[in-house]
Amino acid sequence: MTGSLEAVFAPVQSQTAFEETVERLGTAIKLGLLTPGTRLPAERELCARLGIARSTLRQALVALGQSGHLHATRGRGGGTFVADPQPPAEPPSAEVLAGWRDVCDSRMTVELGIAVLAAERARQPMVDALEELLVAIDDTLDDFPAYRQIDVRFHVGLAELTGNQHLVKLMTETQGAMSNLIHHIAHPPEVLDNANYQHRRVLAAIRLHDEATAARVMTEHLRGTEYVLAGLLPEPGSAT
Amino acid sequence: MTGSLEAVFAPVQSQTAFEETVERLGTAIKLGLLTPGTRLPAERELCARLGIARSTLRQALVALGQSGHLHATRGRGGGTFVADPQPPAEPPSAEVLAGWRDVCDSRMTVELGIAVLAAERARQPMVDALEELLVAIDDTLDDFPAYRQIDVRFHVGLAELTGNQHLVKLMTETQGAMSNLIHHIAHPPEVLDNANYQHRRVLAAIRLHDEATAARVMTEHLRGTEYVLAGLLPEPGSAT
DNA sequence: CTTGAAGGACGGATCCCTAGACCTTTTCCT
DNA sequence: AGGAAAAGGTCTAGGGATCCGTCCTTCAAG
Repeated sequence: MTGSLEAVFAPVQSQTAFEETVERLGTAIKLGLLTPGTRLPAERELCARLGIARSTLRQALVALGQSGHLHATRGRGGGTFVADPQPPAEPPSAEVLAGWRDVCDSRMTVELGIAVLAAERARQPMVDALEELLVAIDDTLDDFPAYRQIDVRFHVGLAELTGNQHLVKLMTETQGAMSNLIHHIAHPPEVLDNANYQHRRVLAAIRLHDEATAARVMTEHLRGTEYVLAGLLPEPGSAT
Repeated sequence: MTGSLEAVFAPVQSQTAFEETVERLGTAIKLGLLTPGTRLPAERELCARLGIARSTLRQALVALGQSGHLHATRGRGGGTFVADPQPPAEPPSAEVLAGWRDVCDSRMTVELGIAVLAAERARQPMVDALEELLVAIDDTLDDFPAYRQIDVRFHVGLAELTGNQHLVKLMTETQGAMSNLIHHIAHPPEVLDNANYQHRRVLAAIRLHDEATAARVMTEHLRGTEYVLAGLLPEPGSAT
């Protein structure tokens, strides 16, 4: 029972504003929430929205520029744009790999809760919009990056169905963490096809406000990913 | 669909190490995870564990001392202790009250996912330990602070069943947020008795690795709290 | 009565972040 | 053609949080 105190005395990790900004924008770009060619808000506006000083924002923008995710053009009508050929994703670090089970656990938690809340609150028009994504995704079964981008939009879309901004943010972070893991492993079209079949079943259950079925199918869906990862990634040995 | 970008450009809130330390220790004390009389690790050890400088830790300890949650004694054999008569909890601020639905959503997400994972992974000895908590709790139905303390231990205990430190931390934070809301409202013994009946059913399902039932009963349990809050707290008007 | 372990206090160095002014480039409008 | 406007790019001064090391004070165990 005293084990719970380990969490209380665990290290505090104070992320700086610079780090969090790079993380947020970088994740949004890598997930395809910000597509190539998109123009970011002007620096003076964006720093106000993010609640940070402009020089801090610029540090983040410069960092993302140097890594090839952004490029800026000067002068009136200029701005900061998401770079068109995005740089190739980096392979996951050893520490990310070591914690893959924790990431999956977090994902299970977030996705399951969101599926239930979405089933409770879903409204027709938004469900229809997600339905269209699932139709479009069938054309991408041979192109994993394209598939993954729509996949992310679907899952984030589920979070939006809850009407809770905090959950949208949580889902975005979770998908970012998952992308780090799954971007570099093989995804046969049959697997993606099956995954999308599960997407449809989840969405159908949500449309009917059938929380139990949504939860069950979502669990099944996530287990599929875990099964794939378990076969390809190392077991957590003597991890901390 | 562009709504998801609101989350991307939302303000970054960089919590300082000082603030997070006060939050963590203060929450653990208010939840009863650190009981009155408990001695904290020595400053020189604790700051190492938390990964912060001793002066930063001291700021936090001084703050918690001034608010009456801690007191320190000097000299050999001394230390920093959780104060014995804990200061009365402060009533929730207006902003906490305004966001109560979001807090409940987060709680739903965290508790539901943890219930499912716990059902998947639970081991007998730890389940038995939680069972004892539920027996003890029956003697506290007339004393809400005492009831709540065991209640928190039970829910955090569920998180420990998952074997995932990150989820334990999430649960602790969630319970802290809930306590701010429910500490000042009436809790008739019948309501607490019913809640504990649901505790038993959740734990029984977890013992049998029956994930679906655990999820269903947990949902029911959480809805009960929401129902009580919905009747007593203001509707979210034009909140941001 | 000595020693060791604990809290308490201070000062300098460093880094992050803020705030604001100003420069440079480019395009649009008159 | 020329000026205004809008964007990124640069610089500086300063505040605040944090870290690190050192020293002081207290007090019980041995």
